[in-house]
Amino acid sequence: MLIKTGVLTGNSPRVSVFSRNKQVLRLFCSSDACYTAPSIDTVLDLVSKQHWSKLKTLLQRTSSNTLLQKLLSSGADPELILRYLNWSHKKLNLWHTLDLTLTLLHSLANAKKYSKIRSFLDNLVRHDKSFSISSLFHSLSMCNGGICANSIIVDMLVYAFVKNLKFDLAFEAFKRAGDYGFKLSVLSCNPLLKGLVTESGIGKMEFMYHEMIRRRIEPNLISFNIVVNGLCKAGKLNKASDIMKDMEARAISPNVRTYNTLIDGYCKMGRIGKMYKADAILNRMVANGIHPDEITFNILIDGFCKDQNVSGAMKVFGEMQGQGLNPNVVTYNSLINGLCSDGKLNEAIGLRDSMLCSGLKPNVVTYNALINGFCKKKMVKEAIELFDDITRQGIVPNVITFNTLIDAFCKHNRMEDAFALRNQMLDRGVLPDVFTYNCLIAGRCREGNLDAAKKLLEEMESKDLRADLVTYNILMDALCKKGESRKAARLLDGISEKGLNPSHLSYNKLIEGYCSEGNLRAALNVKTRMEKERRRANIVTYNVLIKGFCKERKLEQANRLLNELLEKNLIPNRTTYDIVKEEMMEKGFVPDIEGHLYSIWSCS
DNA sequence: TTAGGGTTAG
Repeated sequence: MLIKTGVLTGNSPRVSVFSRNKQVLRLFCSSDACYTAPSIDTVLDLVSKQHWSKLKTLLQRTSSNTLLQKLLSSGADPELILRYLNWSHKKLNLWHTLDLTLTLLHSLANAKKYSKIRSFLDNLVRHDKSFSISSLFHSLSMCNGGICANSIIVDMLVYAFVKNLKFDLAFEAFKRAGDYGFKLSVLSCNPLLKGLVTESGIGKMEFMYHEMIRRRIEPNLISFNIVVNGLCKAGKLNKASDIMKDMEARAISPNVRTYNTLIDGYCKMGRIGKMYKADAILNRMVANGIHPDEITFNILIDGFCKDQNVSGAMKVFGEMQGQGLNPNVVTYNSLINGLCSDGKLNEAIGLRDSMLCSGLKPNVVTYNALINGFCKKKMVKEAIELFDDITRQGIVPNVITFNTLIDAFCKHNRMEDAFALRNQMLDRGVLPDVFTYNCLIAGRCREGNLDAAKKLLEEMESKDLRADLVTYNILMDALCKKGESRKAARLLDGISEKGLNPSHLSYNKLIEGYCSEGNLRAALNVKTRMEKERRRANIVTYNVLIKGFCKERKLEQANRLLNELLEKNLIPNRTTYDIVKEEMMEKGFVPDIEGHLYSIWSCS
């Protein structure tokens, strides 16, 4: 077919394919002047009867492009021609030019044989490794197929890219389609929007949404729900609310999924009072006549649990049942995880038993939460027993099960056991991921064995696993603790070079490192740098710096930093209070923070 | 024919 030769790509193979075909033709003409090409009717008859071996013998001396050209101009059933094309590619490894292939696709579009185009393009995309969208679109626009047929083909091509997880190509095709005036539909745009949410930054999804509106590709309810979900997952809740206004303007009413998505967004926002906001959306939903479903309740229950309010979650659990809605495995898993995080392991196990009583089967997520609960309570022996128990029951441990236990071993200085478990997961066909390596790297760092940690970093990268922000923060922390803050600073530079955004934690660790080395100037420079890189110093940054200055007996400067954080409306926390008390006041220094003393003391 | 919920690391 076209792809393997590069005909579609417009690269150098284009020349080789054409010259090859010409050579083949010349050879036939000179060696056998008496050769008569088979009639189109004969070819079509053999194709329809699927007499492939006869056809193969008959076509031995025929140019595939010439034959396809004749078939197309004969007005034969395009489905039959497609059958020939698929066979010639698969069995004879014969290639055809881009223009001829597109002509066939046009015929199929005009005959409304859409499923045939879909599967052809799917096959094309699946096997292609060097696809040039611009050459394809150019040829398509030059063909006489009509804008409608072209749009259908391009729409299906975008869908084929998405289906084969080639999101970059799908996105490029979407953008180019606009340049050529091919009009896409929600059938391809919605899957691509969703792909962009999960695959890359939210920026591309936002661009695509606005571009859809500009190009008058009318988003439907599903498009809006995908966009709301993407924005919520990216923490852009205000923008998600704006989308609700866009829906209103287009007379599209949000449904239970829209509201659930938004409620979930607020639940996961991680701010004080988030559950009040989530509750406000719930009230708006009910006022608009949309009834909460099982998923709404699950979202709220999980929200309360993550807010460390398991009793609130239990109330919602009761209300859910009161409304005649049945809790499912997800409901119980959220509650069990909430109880485990709260250290209430017996209650969590009790809930697992209630699950069984009500006919629900706990799954690997349930047990991962329980195993994690044991690990966090330093009950590693019990965690392992549970692991063995569920394995015997036939529950297949996943990468999270292994990571949880590996982390527990690492934190208990049992590195041998951690690596043995890593080998066990490999034996069971569970591949270690970045989490696994981060746990192991952190374990090696805790031992003070930075060389072994770096070896693990190399090993993970050799397995195509990219180190993430957590990996770098672990390594920076280890270097700082070893008194090698300058090396940690170089690692911080490396984070940005790898296209990752250093977090507050990254900067704060380095500031802490410099402070513990007494290099206060370097620590302040890091603070200036983080502010330049639009990462506002937070309360931890100030606590670390104030403590650093206090340790070096530079109390006036520490006092200035204290005033600075208050001027920036940052709220002092318990640590701030302890530093002020122990490092300043108990040493006879009264901080000059008039007017703000109350907020400092109120933290106690 | 495409949209929403639960488990792990710094």
